[in-house]
Amino acid sequence: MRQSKLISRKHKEKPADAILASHIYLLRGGYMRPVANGIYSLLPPGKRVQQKIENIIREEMNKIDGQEVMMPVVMPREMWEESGRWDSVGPELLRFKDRTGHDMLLGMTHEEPCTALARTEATSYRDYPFMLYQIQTKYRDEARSRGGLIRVREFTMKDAYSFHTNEKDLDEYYEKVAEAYHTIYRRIGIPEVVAIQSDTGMMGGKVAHEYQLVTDVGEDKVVMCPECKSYWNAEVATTEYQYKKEDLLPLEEIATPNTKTIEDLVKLIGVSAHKMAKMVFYTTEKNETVAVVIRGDLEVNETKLAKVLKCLFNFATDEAVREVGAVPGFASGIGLTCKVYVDKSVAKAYNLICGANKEGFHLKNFNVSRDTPKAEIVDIATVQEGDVCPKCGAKLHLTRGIEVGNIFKLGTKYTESMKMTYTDENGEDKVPLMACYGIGIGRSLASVIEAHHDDYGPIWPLSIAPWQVQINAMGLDKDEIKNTAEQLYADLEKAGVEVLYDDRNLSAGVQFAEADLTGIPLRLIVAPKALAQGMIEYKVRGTDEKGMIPVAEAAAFAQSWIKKEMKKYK
RNA sequence: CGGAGCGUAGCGCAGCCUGGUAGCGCACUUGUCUGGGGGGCAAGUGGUCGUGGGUUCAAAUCCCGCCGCUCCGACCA
Repeated sequence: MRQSKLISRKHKEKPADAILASHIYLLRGGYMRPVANGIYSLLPPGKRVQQKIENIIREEMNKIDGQEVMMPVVMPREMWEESGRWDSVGPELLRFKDRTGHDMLLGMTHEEPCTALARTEATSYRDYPFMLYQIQTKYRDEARSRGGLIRVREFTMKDAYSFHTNEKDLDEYYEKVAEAYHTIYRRIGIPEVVAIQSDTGMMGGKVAHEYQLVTDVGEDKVVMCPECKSYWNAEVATTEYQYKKEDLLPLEEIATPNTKTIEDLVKLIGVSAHKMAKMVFYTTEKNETVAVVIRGDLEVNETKLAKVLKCLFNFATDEAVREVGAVPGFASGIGLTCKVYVDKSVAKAYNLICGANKEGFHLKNFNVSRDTPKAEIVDIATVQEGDVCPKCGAKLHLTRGIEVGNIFKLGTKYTESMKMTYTDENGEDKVPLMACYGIGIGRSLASVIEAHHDDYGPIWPLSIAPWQVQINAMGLDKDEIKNTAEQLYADLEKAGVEVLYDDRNLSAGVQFAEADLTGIPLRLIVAPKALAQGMIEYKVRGTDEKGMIPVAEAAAFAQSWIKKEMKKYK
């Protein structure tokens, strides 16, 4: 490709609204342009990188017997009513009417059409197991897209669905996919990606893992154990609380006028927050009030709570709190008329301070086993920095991550609701088990930049770089420079090397700055000084590696360098 | 959906408070010099000032509505 003809304008200045490195360089480097909030067009360099990522994914999916299909972006309401998700998924599912007034939707994931497709095509146990996948546009009407390609509304995703006749087969295949995912992330140049245990969210199902690129700029909270290298999404992370045994002391009222918060209480009586029991009240969508008791220094994790309550909820109003017998600011779980949940952080603790359900008073020596014996013990606290690892007991560390992929064991959630069956060896109809596996392509692309860039631009791994070789020439109006550069370009093209040739007669500074933004791994420089000695310079992007090679050997050098470098990504 | 901010040329911004011929830098076009990290000189192109209404002799500027964008939060495979 001649750069003079490349439609991909580079910008010198940083876009005002971009914060993330990937967002900045994707715009500055001419990889993409915004079309609407969270919707982008890809320019040629961006499209080339995306296509390479897709091809690597394709290869790895095919290796584990995946069969590529294509399912529609637009689907009728009925298909999603079968699975129940027309009603259960919120406004992020974009619904609309076609010209006849029929309810339609834009696909945000494709369990429904895939199940519908598979149930008519695979009706015998002989067809099993099988996996179908596609690389297709998805649309999610995000409340808040942000960060360039990290969080968007329209995006390309590889989604795969496997079907099995028994649990063991599903488990084994799930592990195969997990392995393939590690291979994929290694091949696209982000071996840093880790598998973490995660919530199943709207997908339903039992087991789920997310693939996260651990980075400070990520939007997911990740809990990691530096000792045993375990990772959890904060939504499912747990810990063990240890307490020294104490004798249960009698409840004792203490006067605490105008002391409504834990913070105030700590100041007033000089006892630390983790010796207190804090109350949080919620109103569920069924309009029930529930009380939650948690240690004073901890936060309720609403994802965990949602799993306990199995419905939507919101903070309760003061009136609702009073109705169940509590006093806002001085509440405790004792003697309430509503359902009380006690976090395990409080359940095994001794002699805590809690509210007295009486204006201006708190109680000393609250003990769950004695004082709220009917309460349900649950795990709803957010894990904190330094909490102990439930696996090995080391101190947990909180960090952040970008979710670049995920895998779910769905079980029969979709096959059952959508009445998918196959005929087994005995002629009986059975419901198959299912799992699904996603990878966000654009997000992966952006993650590569987050993981690999410098102050000048992205540093693309050779496996997904928009081009493999960049040619820069200094002084193209001189015949010997131009002829050498043109010949080199022709030789590389002929050898099948992907080469971007900067054939514009620009100063070195401009060419190098733009080349850095394009981030091509190997740069060949045709310049007067070296050429006078019959040499061409080379430089490897993002490293100190550079040197000179004879003009006649330059093309062969590039080819062997590529061959050697590509081994890293096999 | 809550909080904050911003919409003026492709990008980055000034002008608005105090109404009176729409500006600057980058980019783009032409010429010329330069030539190893976004170079110099000269001459150009490009804007219904987000949008609708109102006030006024006169609105980018003042007032009201709407739309869009960004950041923080809520939400979220």
